[in-house]
This record gives sequence, C-alpha cells and structure tokens, in this order.
Amino acid sequence: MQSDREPTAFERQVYAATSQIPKGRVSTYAWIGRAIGCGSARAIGQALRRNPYAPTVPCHRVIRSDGTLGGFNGQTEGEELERKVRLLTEEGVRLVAGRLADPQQRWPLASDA
DNA sequence: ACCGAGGTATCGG
DNA sequence: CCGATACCTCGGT
Repeated sequence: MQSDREPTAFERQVYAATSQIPKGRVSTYAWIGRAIGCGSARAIGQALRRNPYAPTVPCHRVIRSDGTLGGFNGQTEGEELERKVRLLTEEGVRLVAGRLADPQQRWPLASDA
C-alpha cells in the first residue's frame, strides 16, 4: 500500500461515524459526510476505501443514498460486493436485488434534519 | 493535478 | 411512472 502513515483527522471522523453505525442499520456516504462536516460523499468513500480498520469500521454498513450498496473494498461489483450484501442481510438489513429494500433501514442519525 | 465506494438531472421505455 | 445513462461537483490524497 502507498499509505502506511497514520490516518488523517478527516479519516478519523469518517471511521468514527461509520463505527457508530448500529448493527442492522445502514448509513450513506453523504449522510456521514454531513455528520462530520463534509459535502462530498466521494471523500468519504475514499477514506473508507483506505479504511485501515476494516473489521473495526463497518464500511459494509455504508451504502449510497440511492439505496444501492455502492462499493466494497474498492470494488463496485464482484464477490466483494456479494460479501457486503451477505453481511448486511445477516445483520438484519433488508436487501433486494443487492439494494436496500426499506429506506427506513438508514441510520436515523439526523432524522430531524 | 488526479482520483474517488457519490449525487443529481435528464432521457427513454 | 420507473429505469438506465450521462454529466457534474466536492473533497481528499
């Protein structure tokens, strides 16, 4: 890997927010982005992709705002994605055709806003 | 300067 | 009305 240094403050925020996602619940890149004060979901994905805390940070609980899974382990498709679907399904997340079945499964971090 | 695991908008069926 | 495709913008490295 090209990055063996410590995570930046931004990555820390992303990992923290992602790690706060309860089981059976999912969050979105944009959601976390606004939670840490970011306006770009791509930046979140980048941080998650680097994710040095793979098992610590449930990046598989982070999906797109469309309800799509987005990507996993740097892959937007493939067996890695299949693994993500499997994990979410076993955690209690209703997925249909590899996508979020119920929008209520999203983590209501800011259900008010 | 370049890359990225998204988002939004538009067009077609 | 729903689905698929294309383009854009923001942020980080």
